[in-house]
Amino acid sequence: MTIHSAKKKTTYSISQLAKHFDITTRAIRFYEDRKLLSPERHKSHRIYRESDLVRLKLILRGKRLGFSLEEIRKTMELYDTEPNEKAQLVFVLNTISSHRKELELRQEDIRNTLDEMKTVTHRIKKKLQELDGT
Amino acid sequence: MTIHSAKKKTTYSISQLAKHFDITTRAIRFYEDRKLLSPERHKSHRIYRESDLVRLKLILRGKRLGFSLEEIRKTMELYDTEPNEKAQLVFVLNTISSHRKELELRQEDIRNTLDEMKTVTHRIKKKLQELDGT
DNA sequence: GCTTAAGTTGACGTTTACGTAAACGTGATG
DNA sequence: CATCACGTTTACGTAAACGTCAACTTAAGC
Repeated sequence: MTIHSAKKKTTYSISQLAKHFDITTRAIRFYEDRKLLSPERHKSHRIYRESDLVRLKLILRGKRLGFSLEEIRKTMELYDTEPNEKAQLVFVLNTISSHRKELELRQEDIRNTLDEMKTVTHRIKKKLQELDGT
Repeated sequence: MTIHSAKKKTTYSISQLAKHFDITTRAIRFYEDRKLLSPERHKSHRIYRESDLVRLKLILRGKRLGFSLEEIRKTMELYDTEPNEKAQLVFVLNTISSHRKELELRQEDIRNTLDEMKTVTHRIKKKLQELDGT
C-alpha cells in the first residue's frame, strides 16, 4: 500500500479510492469513461488527487439524490467553468435555480414520507402497548 | 371518455390514470406486472379505484426518491399488512426506523447541495453586479 | 531478477424500467 | 352493425450503470 506523494501532494491509487468510498474500481473507471473524472496518469496507471476525491464525493451524492451520471456531469461542468460573460452567468443562475426547485420538491417528498412514517410508528407503538397491557 | 361508476364509486380507465399522472399506460401495466398494483378487471379491462390512485402516487413518490420498484413494493406491503403479533410489529418498527434514517441522510444531502447552490448563486450575482458597474 | 499483487483495456453479460410494435379483443357511437 | 378508438397480451429492443471475465502490463517486495 504505497501512497504516491511528491511535495505533500497526496495522491491515491484507484483501489485506495475504491476502498475509501466503498465502491468498485470498475465504477470509478466507468465514471471516467463517462467524463466525470479525468485523473492524471503515470505510465497508464491512474493517479488521483484531492480534487478527484471532491468530484467523486459529488458524484456519489448526486447518485444518492437520484440523478443520472449525465446530469451529474453537466452540473459539475457548469460549476467548474464559471464564465465571465453576462449571458453565460445568467444561464448558470437559471440552471441552478431550476435545480434548486427540483431539490425543494424532493425535500417536500421526504418530509411527507417522514411524516407518514411517524404516524405509522406511533400507531404501531400504541398497538404494542396494548399487547403488553393485556 | 366514460367514467365507470356504480354508487358514487368512481373508477378510472388505464389511460385516464396515465393522463392524470402524466405517465404511459405501459408504465402502469409494468407496475402491475411487478406486483405494485392489482386493479379489478371487467372482462380483461383494468378498472382503477381511488385506492389504486393512492398506491400509484406512492409509487411515483418512491421513484422520485430513488427507490427501486422492488423496494417500493416491499415497503407498501409492509405498510399494508399491519400484523398483530408482537414480533412482527417490532420488525415493522425497525424497518421503518431504518428507512427513516436513510431518508434523513438524503435530507442532509439535499440541504448540503442547496447550501452550495446558494453560495455559488451569491458569487455569480456579485460578479454580475461588477459587470453592470463597469 | 522473479514472483505476485495491482492496474489496464477490451468486450460481453446483467438488472431495472420501461419503449415499441404486432396481433388481437372490446366497447361506444353514428 | 360496422367502424374505430381504446384496451390486452406477447415479445423483442433499449438506455443506464455497472459486473465479470480474459488477456496483458506495470509495480513492489524479497
